Amino acid sequence: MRKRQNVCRYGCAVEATLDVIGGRWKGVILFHLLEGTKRFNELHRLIDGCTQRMLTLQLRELEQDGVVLRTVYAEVPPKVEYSLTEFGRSLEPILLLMRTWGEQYTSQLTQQKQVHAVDRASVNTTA
Amino acid sequence: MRKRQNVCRYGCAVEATLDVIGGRWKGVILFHLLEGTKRFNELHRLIDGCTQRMLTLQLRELEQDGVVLRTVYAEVPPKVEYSLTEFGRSLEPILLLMRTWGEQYTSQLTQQKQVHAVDRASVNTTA
DNA sequence: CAGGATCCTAAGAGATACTG
DNA sequence: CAGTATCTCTTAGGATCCTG
Repeated sequence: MRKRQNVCRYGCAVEATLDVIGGRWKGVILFHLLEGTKRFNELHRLIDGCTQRMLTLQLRELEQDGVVLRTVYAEVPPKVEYSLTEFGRSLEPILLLMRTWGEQYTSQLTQQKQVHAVDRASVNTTA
Repeated sequence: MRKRQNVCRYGCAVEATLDVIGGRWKGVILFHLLEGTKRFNELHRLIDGCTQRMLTLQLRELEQDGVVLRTVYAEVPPKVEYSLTEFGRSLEPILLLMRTWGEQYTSQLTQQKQVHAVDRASVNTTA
């Protein structure tokens, strides 16, 4: 997802939203934060495949965009908590809808795969 | 946005949805298609900044994902129409929510800009 | 624990020119 | 009209190692 540098001009507000939630890991991050406050390593463990670096970067962007709150506790060892801001929480309905839709989509994918498996056995599908 | 190659394993269904609508131009494309069927150049004119190549690529992906229908008329000059599939139309509530949220987000950005302008005149913000 | 600093590459994306 | 075909260039994102 390409960040539109000068955020002034979006062709459509949908792009603006995608700019915020469209990062490689942002969807999952936000989704986990819907449950409540999480620490850095907690998120790291929850989100499989995401490197520390990526997690940091994405969280920083979400913070900048005003949807995630980063709270640093002055302790040793360090403790940093991430939570949704009030504004971030307003993304909840969207995220929930996206999850529902995503489930339908993936289940449809599975069915298509089965159909195609049958297809390959009989006809030639356009590769 | 990175296309997850083996779509089998999503950490969360939200990712699946973002995979479909998270392309650089897909949000706008889908949004325009909500209005109704559009021809290729029609979309091209509507979506400022998107090259023909990009438009083609994104439309092809949307088609593959089953949300956009591509209808080719055997005429000269060529005529190709794009519309939402039934399944694509089920994205409508999400897209509408995203637009609304995006509007709030951008208006908030404008306000922040003003606040920061004031900030810079008085305090040092963490660059 | 929560990251920063580097290095690297594959994909994303733009520009331009050509065509059935 | 609705695309391909190249050729670049950028950058998101990954791997790895280091540290207050």
